[in-house]
Amino acid sequence: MKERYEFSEIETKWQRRWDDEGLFKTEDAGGDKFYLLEMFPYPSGKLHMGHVRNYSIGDVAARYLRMTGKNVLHPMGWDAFGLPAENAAIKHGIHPDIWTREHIEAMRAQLKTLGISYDWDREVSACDPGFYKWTQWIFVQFFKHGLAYKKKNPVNWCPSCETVLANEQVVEGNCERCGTAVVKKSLEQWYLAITEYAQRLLDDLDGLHWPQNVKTMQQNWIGRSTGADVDFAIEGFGEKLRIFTTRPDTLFGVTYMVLAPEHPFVAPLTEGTEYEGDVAKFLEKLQFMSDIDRTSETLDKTGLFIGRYAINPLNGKRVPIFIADYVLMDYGTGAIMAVPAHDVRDFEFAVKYGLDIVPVIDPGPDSGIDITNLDAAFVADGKMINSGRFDGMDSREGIEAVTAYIEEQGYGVGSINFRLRDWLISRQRYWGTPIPMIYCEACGWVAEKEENLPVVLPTDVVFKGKGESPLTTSATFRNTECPVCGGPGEREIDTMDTFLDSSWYFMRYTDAHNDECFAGADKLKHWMPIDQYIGGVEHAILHLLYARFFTKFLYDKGYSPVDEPFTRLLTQGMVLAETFYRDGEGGRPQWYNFSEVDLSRDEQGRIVSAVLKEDGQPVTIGKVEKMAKSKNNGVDPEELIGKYGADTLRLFVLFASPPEKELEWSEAGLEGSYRFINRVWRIVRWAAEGTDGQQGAQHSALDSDAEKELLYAMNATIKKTTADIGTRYNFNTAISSIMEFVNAMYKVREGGGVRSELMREAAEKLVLLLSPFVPHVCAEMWEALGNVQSPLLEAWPVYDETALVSETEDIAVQVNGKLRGKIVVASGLDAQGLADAAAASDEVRAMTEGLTVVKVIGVPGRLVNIVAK
RNA sequence: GCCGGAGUGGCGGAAUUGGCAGACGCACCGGACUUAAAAUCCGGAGAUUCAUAAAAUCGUACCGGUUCGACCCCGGUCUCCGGUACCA
Repeated sequence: MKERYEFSEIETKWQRRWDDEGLFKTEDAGGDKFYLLEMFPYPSGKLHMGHVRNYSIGDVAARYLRMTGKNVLHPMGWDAFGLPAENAAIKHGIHPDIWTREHIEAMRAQLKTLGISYDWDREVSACDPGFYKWTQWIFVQFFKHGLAYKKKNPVNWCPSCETVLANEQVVEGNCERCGTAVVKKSLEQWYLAITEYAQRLLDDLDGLHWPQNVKTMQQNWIGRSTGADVDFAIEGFGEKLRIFTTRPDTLFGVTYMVLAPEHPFVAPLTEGTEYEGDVAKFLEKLQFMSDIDRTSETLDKTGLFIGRYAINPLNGKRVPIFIADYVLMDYGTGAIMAVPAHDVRDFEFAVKYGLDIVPVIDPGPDSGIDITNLDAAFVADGKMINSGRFDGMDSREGIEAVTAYIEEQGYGVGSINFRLRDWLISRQRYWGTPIPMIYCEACGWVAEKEENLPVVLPTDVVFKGKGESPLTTSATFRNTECPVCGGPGEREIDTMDTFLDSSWYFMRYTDAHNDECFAGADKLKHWMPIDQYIGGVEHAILHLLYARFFTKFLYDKGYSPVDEPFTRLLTQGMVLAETFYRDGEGGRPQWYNFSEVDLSRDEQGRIVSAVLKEDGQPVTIGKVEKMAKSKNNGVDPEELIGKYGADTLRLFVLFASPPEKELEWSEAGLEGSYRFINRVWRIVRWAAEGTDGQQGAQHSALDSDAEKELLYAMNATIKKTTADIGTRYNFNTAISSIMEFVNAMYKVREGGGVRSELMREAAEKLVLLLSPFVPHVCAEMWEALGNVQSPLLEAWPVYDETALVSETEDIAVQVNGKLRGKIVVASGLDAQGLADAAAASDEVRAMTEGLTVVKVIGVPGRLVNIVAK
């Protein structure tokens, strides 16, 4: 074993050898299967620290599980369709396909330099026709079963990306990708009927071992509300107005009605009346508002009386009808009953337009609320008043009672509404899976024949970056024949949202080269579901919900053996770093990377100021924020691997924080990890060579205290590391316990008294325990210790319980709950035994001198608490 | 606003079931080695009182409660982070 730890030599050596040996290949049978998956990346061409973290976490689990004898599937692939490739085509004239392939090559190479144990034979790529054939095939199944449809609707349109966005891709009124304000545009688009699955997507969250916050986010997104649909007659109008409410108990408090401006009744109700002009103006104003404008006016609701009245079926009351921007056409029925006394929005609107406020729920005398003179809506429970036959009823019960009553009277029905909308999947883009649909004058929209799939992306396309889908510029793509009647047909020129690719890719890994189907039934049965899925919390709603939806659909149609894809989910935290900035041109902050600044610290190590290395000018110390290009606070993993090695980088990322928490970047911390690996290297080298005379090994007695101590440390470490990796995924504490073990080994080297064979055994255990975290250096040390096969093929160490029991144990002694000292007692005493031992101790007697002992509480293995006066 | 989550030394973080708060690491200080430095090995360290030691007191965002005993459970308050946003 070399004296120095030469990481770059070691890492290239082992990466090459693992590749040559095919060490990470997975067989489709045998053993206890475990499907471990990290979310596949978009091939941007460069790994960032978030990737490093995600894949390091996954690799520790994969290697550990493999050592415990599991048959582990751990694959990797590419979420390879998407806008950046197309933008590159527009800007630099590179074909997206070439751009993407180059970036995949670069990123795969980077992942290999990290030493992640992927079975590359199963690599998949969303832009590969062999893959998107099956994305199209699944789409066709959706169509065949009536769950894919085309519909004209006002949709979210990003004027900068020139594409339609799903609701999920609109973040606070802006385009998720470029931040441009989103506008509404009416277009004919393809949808998938995810709402058909709303209830099941909600119910089945219960059985998943997912972080609670992710479950809650999905619950809120699906947004189930129970209530009632109620029909209101409109004076002088033939049809009834149906509204949805979650508060039937407040029906007697309705003082006006509101229709969404787009509601189909608006035109017939106002046609030819004096209100028609104003309504038209109102609608026009809304049309030109982007979503952001509309929501920024949240506090100022605007509406318009349309000159008509509705009749409350319960009390016959005549109430005015409004249109207003705060009622949405695509939720419920697009119309509401307004109860200003008990709804925050209705209250605000009523105050603004001087409408009646009639209380029907009494908060009770203790509430301090004057119900006859409300200054805000009262939305909590109470007793029903002004509600005829329901007076005096608790409002909770009232919901059911009123619903039952309106059903009985034929005024309406109980109903359930979901916030979830159908998934808009059309994109006016080139670099995505073509939607395999053909329009025929005679047959309408028909699916391409399955045997003709994939519908391949044409290459004769012009990327202008403006106007409609680039596919329209292809001379060959659009015109085809109708698969049903053989007449002329026109292909759909939009492509699919890339979230469709990621909604099923995990199934493809089980059988990545199958030409007959998206994955063989036997392979799916063997591997699915994914036992552990790991990725960023930013996918909590979109990706994870869509993937569940796809899996349920495929399950229902008999193509998937499971109806939930991800049994366990770990959402890793973000990687954060300090930010430094100063005012640049135009008052915009100019951000600096911390390698560009010099920091000065106070005596306690706090950063007090920072100056730019370049010119010595001071910069402002910003907040700790997510690593981002725009903040110039990112670090390049490739550079760090060159400087410290992949093992050091992996170790730091795993040690600095538990996986699900945020991780604060620290180069000093990274150096600490590097030092630790070196420290391990030296002690293992010492143990391997056994030549350092200091230990006096040959002369020591068997079972000396030093040996017992070392054995205790070794077994305790195995126990703790196993629990931390295997059951808790707490890699940071696993590493710290291994560090303690290393410290114990150094103590032995210093103090002697341990036979060299035992020292060697300790070193071997250490290398195995550490190998999932830092695989390269461990492979090297393992070989130096005289072993032939890779640590990955060795069995995970098992601890010896007997080494963990000692004859005596330290027991803390408390008096009235305060720590006063310690006593040494025989191991395994029960509560009474501990109390007796304490009573027998002179030391304890001294503590309680002058006091009367009232009670003694013993906690086996831990402490004795003496309650005394 | 609503829904989640979190607040522990100078810093990242431990404390797994209500039982010795601060493991492990970073930064810092000291010692050994060295001509010297780096590296390495060993050691120190929550705060306050005290010249030091011994010792005591305080201490897990804040206020209160339950308990022999609370970072942990309960009630209230504050702050930060994340999600969501007119969903009737």
